[in-house]
Amino acid sequence: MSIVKILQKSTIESLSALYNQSFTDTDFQINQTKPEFEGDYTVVMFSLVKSLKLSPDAIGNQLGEHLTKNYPQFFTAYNIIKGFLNLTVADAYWQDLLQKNYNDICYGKKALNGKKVMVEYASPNTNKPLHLGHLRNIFLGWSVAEILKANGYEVVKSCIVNDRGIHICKSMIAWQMFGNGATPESTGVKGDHLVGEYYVKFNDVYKQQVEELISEGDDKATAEKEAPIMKATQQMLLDWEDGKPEVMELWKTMNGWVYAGFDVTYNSIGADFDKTYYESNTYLLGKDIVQQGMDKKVFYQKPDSSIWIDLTADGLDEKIVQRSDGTSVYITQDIGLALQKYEQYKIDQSIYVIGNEQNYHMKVLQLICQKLGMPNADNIYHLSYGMVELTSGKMKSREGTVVDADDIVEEMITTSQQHTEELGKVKDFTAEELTALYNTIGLGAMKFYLLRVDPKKTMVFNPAESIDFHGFTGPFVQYTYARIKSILRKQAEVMTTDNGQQTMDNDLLKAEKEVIVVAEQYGTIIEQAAQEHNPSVIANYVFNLAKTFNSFYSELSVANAETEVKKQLRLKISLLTANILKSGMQLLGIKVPERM
RNA sequence: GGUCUGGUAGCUCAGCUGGAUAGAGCAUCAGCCUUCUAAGCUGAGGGUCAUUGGUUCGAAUCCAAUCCAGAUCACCA
Repeated sequence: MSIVKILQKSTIESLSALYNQSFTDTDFQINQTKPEFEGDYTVVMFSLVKSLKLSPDAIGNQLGEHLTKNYPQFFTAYNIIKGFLNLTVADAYWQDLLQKNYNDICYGKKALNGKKVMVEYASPNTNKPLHLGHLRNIFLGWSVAEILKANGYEVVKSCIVNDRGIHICKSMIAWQMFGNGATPESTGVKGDHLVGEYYVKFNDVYKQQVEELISEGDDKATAEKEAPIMKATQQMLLDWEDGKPEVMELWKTMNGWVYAGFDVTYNSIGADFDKTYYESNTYLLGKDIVQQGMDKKVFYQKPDSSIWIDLTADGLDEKIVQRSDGTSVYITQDIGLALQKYEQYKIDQSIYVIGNEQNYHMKVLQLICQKLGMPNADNIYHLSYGMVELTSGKMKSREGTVVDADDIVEEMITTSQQHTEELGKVKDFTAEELTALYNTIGLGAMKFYLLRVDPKKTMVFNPAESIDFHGFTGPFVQYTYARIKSILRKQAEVMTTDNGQQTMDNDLLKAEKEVIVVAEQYGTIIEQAAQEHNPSVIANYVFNLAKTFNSFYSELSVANAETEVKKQLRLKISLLTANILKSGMQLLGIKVPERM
């Protein structure tokens, strides 16, 4: 149990004993004591003043007295300032915590809870390479999956690949017209980039043709519809739907190139999936659900035989679920897939990592699932994240203002190499070790940069800032870890692995205690991150812990501690910190180096 | 126009289930490497928490209105 929960519980017990009535944890608040005051945690009980008809100071005195008297193993002193009750937690408590956990690499994590969650993330299109926005998505999805695992959930990571439709045909048609048989092998271009080039080519040609038609007197709408390349693309989509062999062949070949390219990217950034769904397999799903919805009178048919659901009573609009020609639409596929996921994996919760431009869509999806009475429809969760903007404005793939995922990852790794070489601390590393280190630091910087911000907020990607390795960054945390490991290597022989009392020290110094206090919060932080589906909670915490440790490090010496007892104590503080930093960074998908 | 987000230091962001003098990082300035890795530490300056009103012992935080920015409201996906 965390110290905050202990304090909560003992406060409730004390209040009940003192005032002979029952209390709950909403009757008061517990905060960390501000640094300018004496104490570790503060009880705020202004809300009790009215019902108890006592002054805050009076309640504080009685409560403080009662707590220190009845729970001396936890609380040793108190003071009251302006009605706030500041309590000092016993040094023995902190030391006991340290003794029990300093060597536990699972510290803060929870046992399996028997619940299963699916996290769907990445969701790429097969007509262009991954960009910065995908990276935010992928890092978020991966991290949330890890955070849920740390909270005892079984997690299935899934990916839905958008591999069909008019936009896919665009790159296909452009390749057919202008490709001259180019392949990744013949050009040396990564498969997804090669296909992306033809997607851009399509848009160039299309734009040109539209302009020509307009100059010949067509209005814009007609021109956009009549442009030859667009008509060819539409024909190709029809051919694809008919299963025309040469179109299928081309489709499979080009998608194959893209998948090979994606695999390289996933591999380099450390993303993986337990299950991949392809939209070409799922786009016909949901048909029988439409029928069920009709039977249940959740859906209704219009005279042109298209099928709809009326969500106006829920503050939304009417939504089509089946076209008049009987084909299904996007949302229908999603309903079908949602059900399939549940049936295949018996999941308790389904998390979708999807950009916030689909908030409306996801709201509608969940609402329809609920109205259809689908199991666990209430446990559909849209992890909505904001767009990544550039300092120069928004990214637009058609205008070529996107930051390519492979490019930015490579740039970060190169930058980490430059920094490392300038510092010259690892000259004895082998070539393989160096490569691994540059990857660890470069990717660490990148992931930390994208994950340290609240997912739901639109964020600005500032290139100069993203490659900064100082301050609130991944490398800062990695560096702190490496520095601790350096101490531990040097002191390995003298560090005792006792669990006994000989390292007990009844007078913790401020800098020592501060590290333990922050370390103690790790379990609570992991819970909070899972509840909010928010990796930035972890990023902020890990930074805070590293910073607290760095102050400790610069103020006190471990190797040359005043006494042997102090030395052992500080070694344990260091090891505990290192374990938590490693564990927390792992929840963000970031590795930590033993040296850097 | 309806709905949903967001607006906190020059910049990027925490804090938002109401609590003490609103915090970090970057940038700027001033210090600290003959002692465990200076990718570090210590300090300084920098704020009308978009605006106005309300709720109350107390509001960056809750409520309302207004302003600004973004997203969305397809027989596209």
